Amino acid sequence: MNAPQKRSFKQQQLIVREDAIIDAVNGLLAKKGYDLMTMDEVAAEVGIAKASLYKHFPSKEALAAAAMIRLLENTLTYVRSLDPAMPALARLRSILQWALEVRMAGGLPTLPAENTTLRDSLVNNFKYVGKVLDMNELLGDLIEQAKKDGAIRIDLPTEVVLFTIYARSCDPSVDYLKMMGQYTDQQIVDFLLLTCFNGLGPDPSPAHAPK
Amino acid sequence: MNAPQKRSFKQQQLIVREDAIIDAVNGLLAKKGYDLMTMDEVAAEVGIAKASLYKHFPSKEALAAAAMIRLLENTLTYVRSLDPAMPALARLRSILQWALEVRMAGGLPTLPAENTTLRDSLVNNFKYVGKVLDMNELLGDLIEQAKKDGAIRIDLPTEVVLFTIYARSCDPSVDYLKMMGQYTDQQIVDFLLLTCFNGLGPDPSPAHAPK
DNA sequence: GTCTATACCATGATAGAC
DNA sequence: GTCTATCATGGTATAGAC
Repeated sequence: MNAPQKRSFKQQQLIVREDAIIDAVNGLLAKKGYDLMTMDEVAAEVGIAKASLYKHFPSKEALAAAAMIRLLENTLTYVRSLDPAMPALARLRSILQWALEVRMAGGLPTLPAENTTLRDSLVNNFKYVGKVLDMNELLGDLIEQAKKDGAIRIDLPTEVVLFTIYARSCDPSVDYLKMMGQYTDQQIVDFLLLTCFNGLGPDPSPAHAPK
Repeated sequence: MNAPQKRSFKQQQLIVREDAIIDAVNGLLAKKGYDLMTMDEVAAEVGIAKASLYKHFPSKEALAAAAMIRLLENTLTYVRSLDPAMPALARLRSILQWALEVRMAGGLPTLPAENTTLRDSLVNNFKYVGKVLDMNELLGDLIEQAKKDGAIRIDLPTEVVLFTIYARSCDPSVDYLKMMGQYTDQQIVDFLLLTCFNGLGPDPSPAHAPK
């Protein structure tokens, strides 16, 4: 049976397997971070031998890069799926909300801010860097549109707003609030959206007077 | 004691040496984080042999804990030094500003949000936990005072504000902005204070001064 | 491509001389 | 208390059988 179906089937098998590996990596990356994640754990989670991992991905760094790239692709897909008729600020809110919900569900590793090991390997990964640039452009356009709409402070440079939104998606206050166990995931997301876009200062437009 | 002067002098010598060690740890912790910091690096930075480190501190965890405790003590000292006549919100701003300036100068490790290894050892450290509780109480009182002053949103629980301020002190957007090299440290601090207390949204009252 | 077994190395921690 | 030299552990990566 040299039929093309079989070959395609095999490739599909491979993709499914590798997707399962990336799922495991994604969870471990979110739970422990890159340095504390070991290849033994990944192999155990997937249910295969450690050596088999290396048949799919040549190194731990490549494995983590694949997970980060898939995450970026998912995010790009979500960003592009948003209704262009929606105001820019509402779209930015939706994007951050989506990222936070994914993260609360255990699916989002904290971005490689200072994690030198992973960061250094990612900046040399053309595919990853390309996706990041795509994301920066999409969000940067949204931010500038929101500024024109008067929905975002004009005295903040676009890059500052962009990095702030990135930072909020992996804000540690979410972890602390979750550990307290006092609030639902949805409440925590709402708190973070509020502090991000409105700040800690008082609500300036009290339709009904607060006291 | 039999010879108080001599013993005291020796103890001073010891303290100076251990302070130098903690200086090195502080810098490395800020630069690389706990996991990537090695005892060899610490020893090299101080200029002593690795084995000598273990005469002063029994383990890597104890060493990091000592550095974190000293940092907390310095922060507590600063917080307590603030003029009680200053409005609560202004004091909170000053505290965050101080923390950010220390950090930009290379002296503040990112808080142990997800770094499980270090975190687990710190929560079992009575001295560290005690200082954290002291800090929580001091800042919590300030936050509640600021709420009464109408300077902080009343619909945000005090813990949310507290964790938000903690999170901002180690916000990764600072690192990203610093890497860009386009802004001075002071500008970056100002951006962060603005986004923290006023949010990304537009300045609501360009005409009249805020309270 | 999957397994078991292992090479190899980095690193935390210790031994023992001085 | 400082040093040099060493141990022990754990983790990435690979070899080789099937």
